Amino acid sequence: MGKLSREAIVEAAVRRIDAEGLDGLSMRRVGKDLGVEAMSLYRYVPNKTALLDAIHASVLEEVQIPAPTHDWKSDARRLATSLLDTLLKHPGAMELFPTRPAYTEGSLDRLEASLAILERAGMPEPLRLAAMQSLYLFVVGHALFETHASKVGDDLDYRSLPAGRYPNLRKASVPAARQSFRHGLDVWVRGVEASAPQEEPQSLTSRLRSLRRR
Amino acid sequence: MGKLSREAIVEAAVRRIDAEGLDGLSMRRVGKDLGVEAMSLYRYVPNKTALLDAIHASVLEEVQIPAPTHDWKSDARRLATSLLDTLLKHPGAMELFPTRPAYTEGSLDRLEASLAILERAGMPEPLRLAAMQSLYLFVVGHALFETHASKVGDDLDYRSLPAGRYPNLRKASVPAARQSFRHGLDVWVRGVEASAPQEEPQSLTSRLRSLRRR
DNA sequence: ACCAAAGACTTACACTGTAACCATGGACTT
DNA sequence: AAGTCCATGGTTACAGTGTAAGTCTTTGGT
Repeated sequence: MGKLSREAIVEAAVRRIDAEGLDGLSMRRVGKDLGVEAMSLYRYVPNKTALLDAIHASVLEEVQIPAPTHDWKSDARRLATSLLDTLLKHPGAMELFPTRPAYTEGSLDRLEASLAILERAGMPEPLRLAAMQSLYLFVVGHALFETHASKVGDDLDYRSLPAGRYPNLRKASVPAARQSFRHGLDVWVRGVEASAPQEEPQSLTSRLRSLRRR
Repeated sequence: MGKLSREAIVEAAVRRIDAEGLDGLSMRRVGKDLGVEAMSLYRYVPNKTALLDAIHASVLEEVQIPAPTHDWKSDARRLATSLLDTLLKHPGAMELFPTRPAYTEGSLDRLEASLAILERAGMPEPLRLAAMQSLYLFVVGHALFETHASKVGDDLDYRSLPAGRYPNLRKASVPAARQSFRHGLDVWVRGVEASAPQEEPQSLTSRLRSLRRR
C-alpha cells in the first residue's frame, strides 16, 4: 500500500480505463483501486477533467520517438506507427485524444521531433505544422476507427448494397485495418513529397548536416 | 406542442447540444424542452446511446454533397469544406464523430459520392477507401481541434519556448485555423494525385464518360 | 510536549440513466 | 352502446456520478 500521489492516481486511472473503458472510470472506483475514498483523490487532482488531462498526457508520453535516420519517409512512418501502437494499447484512453490539445512537455517533444522530420524532407516552413497535424489527426482517427469498427461485429458488407445507388461502394475493396492505415500513410507521404520544392532528393552532405544539428 | 416523435426528440437533442455542449444533454433536459418527462422519451428511443447515434446521423445528413464538376480536386475540396462547415455548426455534436462508425443511409450516400470523386481522379481501386477515410478523419480531427484550441484562450506561443530544446518548434509558423485546414487539404490532394497511375490528366471525353455513368 | 499542517474520511447535495409499474384516452370490435 | 385493448405519457425508485464542506487522525518540527 504505497503512499498516495498524483502519479499513483494517474497510473491507477489508466489501468481502470484500459480494463473497463472510459465509462468505467469514476473517482470512486479509482479510489477503491487505491484503497482510499474518492474524496481523498481531490488532494492531488483538482477535478476529474484534470485527471483526464493527466491520463492523456501520460499515455502520450508512452509514444516512442524513433531515432532519426537518413530516410525521412521511414522516420515519419515509424513515428506514426509508434503512435498508433500506443493508442491501440489504450483503447479507452484514446478517446481523449481528439478533444484535448496537448501543451505538455512530453507532447512538445514529440511535435519537435515531427517537425525535424519534415525539415529533413525539405518541406517549406509555412506548411510543416499543418502537415504534421494532418498526420497526427489521421493516426488518432484511424486508431479510433480500428477499435470501434471491431466492436460492430464485423464490417458491413458493401457488396450487399443496391447496385444502382452505390456503384462505387459496391466495387470498393475494403482493406484490412492495418493495410488501410498503410495506404493512408502512403497518401500522406506522397503529399508531403509533392509539397517539397526540390524534386530530387537532398544531397547526402546536406542530409548529414541537418542530422548533426541535433 | 406537437406530438412526441423520434424526430422531434432528436431535433430537440441537437438543439440542446448546440446550446450547452455534450455535457448539457440529459434525458431529463430533453424531456423538459419538449414538455414531457424523461421516461417518456424511452418510448421512441431505446437508450441514450441510441439517441446519440441518431444525433450523429442527423448532423451527418446536413452535410451538402456538392454537384460533381470536371475538376475532381475542387470537388474533393468542396466536399471536405462542406463537412467542416456543418461540423463547426454543431461543436458539441461533432465530438460524437470520431467514435461512431456510420452505417446509415445518409452516410453511405456521402461515402459513395466521395468514392466517385476518387474514381474521377484516376486513383486505383484498392486505395480509394483508405484515401477517403484519411480525408474524412482529417476533416473531423481538424474541426475538433479548431473548436477546442479556441477554448484554451489563445494558442500557446511557441516562440517563448527554450530554443535549445525546441529549435524547429520555435521557428514554426502557426497558421490560422482555416489556412492550416487548407494546407492539410493540399497535402492530401497532392498525395492522391501522386497515387494515381497516369501522370497526365484524364482526357476530356473519358472524364465526361465517367460523369455520365451517374 | 505541543502545535500546526497535511492527509484521509464522512456526510451531503444535486444530478444522471433507466427499470418497473401505473393512468388515461381514444380507436376498434362486437 | 359497451367493452376491450393498447399506445402514449407519468410516477416512483434505485444505484451511481462529481464534488463542496466539514471533521478526524497522523505526522513532523520546534
